Amino acid sequence: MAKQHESNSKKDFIREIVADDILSGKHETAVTRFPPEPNGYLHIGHAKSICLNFGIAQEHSNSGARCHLRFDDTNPAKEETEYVEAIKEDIRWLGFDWKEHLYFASDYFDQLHAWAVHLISEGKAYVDDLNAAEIREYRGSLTEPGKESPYRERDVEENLALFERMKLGDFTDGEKVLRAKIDMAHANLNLRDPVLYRILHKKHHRTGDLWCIYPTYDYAHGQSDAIEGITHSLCTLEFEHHRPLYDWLVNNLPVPLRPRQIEFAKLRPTFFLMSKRRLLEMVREEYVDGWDDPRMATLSGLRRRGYPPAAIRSLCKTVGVTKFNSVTDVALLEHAVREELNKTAQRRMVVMEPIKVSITNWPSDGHVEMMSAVNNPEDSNAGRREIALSGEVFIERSDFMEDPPKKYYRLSPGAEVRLRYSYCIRCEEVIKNDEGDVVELRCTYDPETLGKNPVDRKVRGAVHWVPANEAFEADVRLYDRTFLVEDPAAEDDWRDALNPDALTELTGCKMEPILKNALPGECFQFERNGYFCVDSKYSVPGKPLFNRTVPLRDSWGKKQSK
RNA sequence: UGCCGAAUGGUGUAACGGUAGCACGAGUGACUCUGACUCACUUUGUCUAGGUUCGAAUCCUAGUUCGGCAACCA
Repeated sequence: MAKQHESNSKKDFIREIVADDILSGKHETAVTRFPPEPNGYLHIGHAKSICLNFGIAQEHSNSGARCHLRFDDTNPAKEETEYVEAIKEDIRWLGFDWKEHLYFASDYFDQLHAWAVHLISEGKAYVDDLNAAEIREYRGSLTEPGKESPYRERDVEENLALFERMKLGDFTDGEKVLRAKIDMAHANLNLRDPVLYRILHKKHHRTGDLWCIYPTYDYAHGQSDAIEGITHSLCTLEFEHHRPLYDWLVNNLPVPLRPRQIEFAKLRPTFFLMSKRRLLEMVREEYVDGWDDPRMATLSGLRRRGYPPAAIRSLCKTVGVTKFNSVTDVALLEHAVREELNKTAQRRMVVMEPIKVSITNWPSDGHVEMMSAVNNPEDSNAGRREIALSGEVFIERSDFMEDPPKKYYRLSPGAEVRLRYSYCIRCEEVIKNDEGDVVELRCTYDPETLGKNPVDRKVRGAVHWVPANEAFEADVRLYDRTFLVEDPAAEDDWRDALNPDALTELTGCKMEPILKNALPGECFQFERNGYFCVDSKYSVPGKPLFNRTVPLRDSWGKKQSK
């Protein structure tokens, strides 16, 4: 109920149209579809469309709404089964389910062909002998009308025979096309006799060699929608001027219903490159380690990086659905990621760049005390774990400064700091090597400070640590933004905008022993550092590799860098 | 020189003729065994010009700016 109310109070213009259509009785329910072409991997931009289409279906589930997954596989030159499976996995990961409604445009080739014959019979389509260059020339320009093809007035019988021969394979690629007969002078170029079918002697990933003519997107899409009973066909803004053609086809064909196409603005996060072509270049030229590299904007890349699906859904919700061509600040995405991970990720202590601390007044060499640490302060069900403290620990090199600035709450000579979940220690002595590098800190601990603050003084800082003798060592990959500029697509060459520090590899980081058993895909907060996820590609049992998803906010670091 | 669409703080998004609100960001402070989280406060906005109206972000007119469009891609 509360959820229902919430969705009522904040509806975007598309959801309003859908709700109105159901309320008015125009449609009994809503049927939407997500129609990817299986020619590449899904990226974060697709997530918006997925959340919209599947989201609407969920919100109207009480009236039987559904969302289809339809592969728009009308161009065998570009499509592969590999992509079909990857796309399915990504949608499921995002948290959506098409149930039994999995379809392919190629399922409709027979019907689409029959309707093309219908159009020819009605004198609304014709076979054209012009080649691609000639068609372009005849089309005219944005400001000048086109001119009609000399083949435009062929009679129905001839067109029918020719189209049949196209189908039979009598012609080579590009020799002939089927075109709708609309208006070569139309202001909208899409209505200047658009191509409906082209000859492509190519093996299709599903229909094999059965066909050598394939419908174009414009011809196939609306009709596929109609066949499936789609009520609202949602697509991005660049298809706006295709809508008149969409409507023309659906109005001139005996389709079971006329879906309504509605366009919305794409998701465009800053610092991301989303074009399939560019993504492909990044992979092919080995700037990254495959489609699922954590630096990629693909859903599989974000997954490997540790972005929770709930965070991506949350981003889509805050971004909303409008016709305004907006740019989304990555900060919105990162906030959504941190918000989700803060609630769900267990805390662990990991020292990236260690410095040894010896506790000089620790009872004796063999003495060990178990420290109890909260797994997740935001989740009371997450429990606790124990960490063994003995006389030697590692702390972060950056948590010690010999000559600290004001308001430095960490360790420095003579200063006191708390070992998180443990005792307070005071730095008594700094040991350096011959080069003058600090190699060890000799500290004393205050036995009265376990679980309570000292009464006579204030210890402000708490630092993470790892027991020196049983630290687990593992590698960590620090990911940063992949590009240095907000809009890499606007660069002459995206390669120039790559962030050279997008990946920093650390080896032998000191970790709590319990991290040895971390499972691929598991997310953690390394305290005072960031959120990390166990890599699902290169981790092996007992030897996890950690990817940094996003750092924690750092107001101290920000202040220091000013 | 054409057609289509869109304009609300730095960013995203509400307000459906009646108090311009929310989130992010930024800043300040409080709290803190994570300089995290949380909390409080602050900052900044209706593209322009006319018009209709008691009243306009909202309706009308004109302009400006931005985006998209000339694959046998989707």
